[in-house]
Amino acid sequence: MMKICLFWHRRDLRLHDNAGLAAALASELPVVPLFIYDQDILDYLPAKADARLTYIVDEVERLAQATEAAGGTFLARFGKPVEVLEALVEELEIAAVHTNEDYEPYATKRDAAVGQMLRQHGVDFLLYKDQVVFAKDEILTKSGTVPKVFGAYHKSFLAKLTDDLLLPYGSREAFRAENLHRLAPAKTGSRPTLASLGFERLEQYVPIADLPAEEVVRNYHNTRNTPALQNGTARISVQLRFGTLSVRQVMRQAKALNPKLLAEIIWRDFFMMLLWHYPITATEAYDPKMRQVPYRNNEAEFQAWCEGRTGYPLVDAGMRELNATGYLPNRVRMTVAGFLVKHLFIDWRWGEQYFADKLLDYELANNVGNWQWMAGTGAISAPWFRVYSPENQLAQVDPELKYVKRWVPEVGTRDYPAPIVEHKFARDRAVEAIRAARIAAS
DNA sequence: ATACCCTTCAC
DNA sequence: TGAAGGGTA
Repeated sequence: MMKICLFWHRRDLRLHDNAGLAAALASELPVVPLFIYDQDILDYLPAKADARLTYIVDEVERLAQATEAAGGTFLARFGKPVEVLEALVEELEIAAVHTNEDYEPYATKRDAAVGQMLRQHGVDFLLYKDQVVFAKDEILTKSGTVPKVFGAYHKSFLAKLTDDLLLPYGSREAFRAENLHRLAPAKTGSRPTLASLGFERLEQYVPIADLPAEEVVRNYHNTRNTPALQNGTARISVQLRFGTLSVRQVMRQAKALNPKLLAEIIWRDFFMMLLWHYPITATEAYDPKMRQVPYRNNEAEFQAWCEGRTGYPLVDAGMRELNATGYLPNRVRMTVAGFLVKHLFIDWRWGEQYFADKLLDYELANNVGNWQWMAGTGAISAPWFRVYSPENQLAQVDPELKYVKRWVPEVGTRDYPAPIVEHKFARDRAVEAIRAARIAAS
C-alpha cells in the first residue's frame, strides 16, 4: 500500500506561500491535506453563532474544493487533535505529518502531545516556521536577552529583514495531482458543516478578499486614526489570524509601500515572540509588582462597558461596533481597553476575555500583549500611571462625531447616559491604588 | 569573557 | 521606572 503524508492546516488556511504545505508537496510522498475542528477549542466558544467559525468553515470548504479540483482529497474532521490523528494513522498508511508552528501555550502543548503520539506510531512530525518572519530566539538583544522594548526589537528586525526572507514558499504548480493523493471515497468521510458542528451561520464581517489596495496601504498612517472611515484601514488582521494571507506577502507589500504599516506587522511578531518566551503572561501580569493590583471588578460597570453604556461616546461606539461586527479599529481598541482597566479599574483579563469572545481577528499573543500594554502590567507597557482621557481621544480621532453617531445615534440626547465615572476622579483612584499595590509588592 | 556602572530613551 | 547599549575594570 502506498505511503502518504498529511499536511495539517491550522492557522494557515491557504494554498499559496505556505511553508509547511510547500515542504509536504516537495517531499517524495503524496499529500493529503487535513483540517481538524478542534473540540478543545469549539467547546469553549461562547455562542452558537460564531462569525469566526463561519469564516473557518467557508475557508476550509474553499481549500477542499481546490484540493479536489487538483485531483486530491481533503480531509476535515471534528474531535481532539491527538485522537483524530491517531485514528487516521491507524486507518491510513501515513509516514509523516507536516504542519506549521504555532506559538501559543495551548498549541505548543497540543503539538508536543501530537508529536509524541505520532512518534510512537513511527510517524514523522515535521514543523515549519510560517506564521511569523522571526520566531522564538531569532531576534535578541546584543547581550542575548529577550527584547522588551519595541524600538530595539524593531531596529534589529529591520536589520535582519532581507528580501529573500519574504519570498513566497512553493508555487501553485506544485499543488497538482502528482503531488496529491486521492483517497477511496469510503476513507474520506464527510466534512463537518456548521450545522453538524452545532453552530449557526453568521455573516457580519466580510474581510477583504486579497491584499489591501495600494492606496489604502500608502495612506495607512493617516487613516488609522480616523475610525469613521469604513474600510479606510488595511483590515488585514482577520486574514493574518486565519492565514488566508501570509505574513510574508503582507510584509512585502508594507515594506514596499508604508514603513508605518510594516512596523505594525512587526508588532505582531514581537508579541508572538514574547508570549512564546513568557507563556505565563497569557493569564498573569508579566510584572510581578502588578500581580496584586486591587481591581474593583464591578460586575454592573463591566456590563455597561460590554454593552456600550458608559456615557463616554468613543468607548460606547467602539463597544457597539465590536458587538455588532466583531471588528474594532486599533485606535478605538486602545480607548475602550484603557477605559476598562483604568477608569473602571477592572482586571485586564476580563477585557481580554471579552475581546476573545467577540473579535473576529482574535489572536491570543496580540490581544494579551496589547491589554497588558494598556494595563501597564506587561513586558512592554505604557507607564502604569498613564491614563488616556477618552474625551481627548474622541477629540483627536472623531471630532465631528461621525463614527460615534454611526454606532450611538442617541448621543447628545437625553436618552444617552451620563458618564459612569468622572475622568479625573477615576484616573486618581486607579493611579493611587496601583501605586500602593506596587509599593506593597516590592 | 563578564560584571557593573552610567547614559539615554521608551511609541 | 526600567531596558538597552556602551564603556570600563
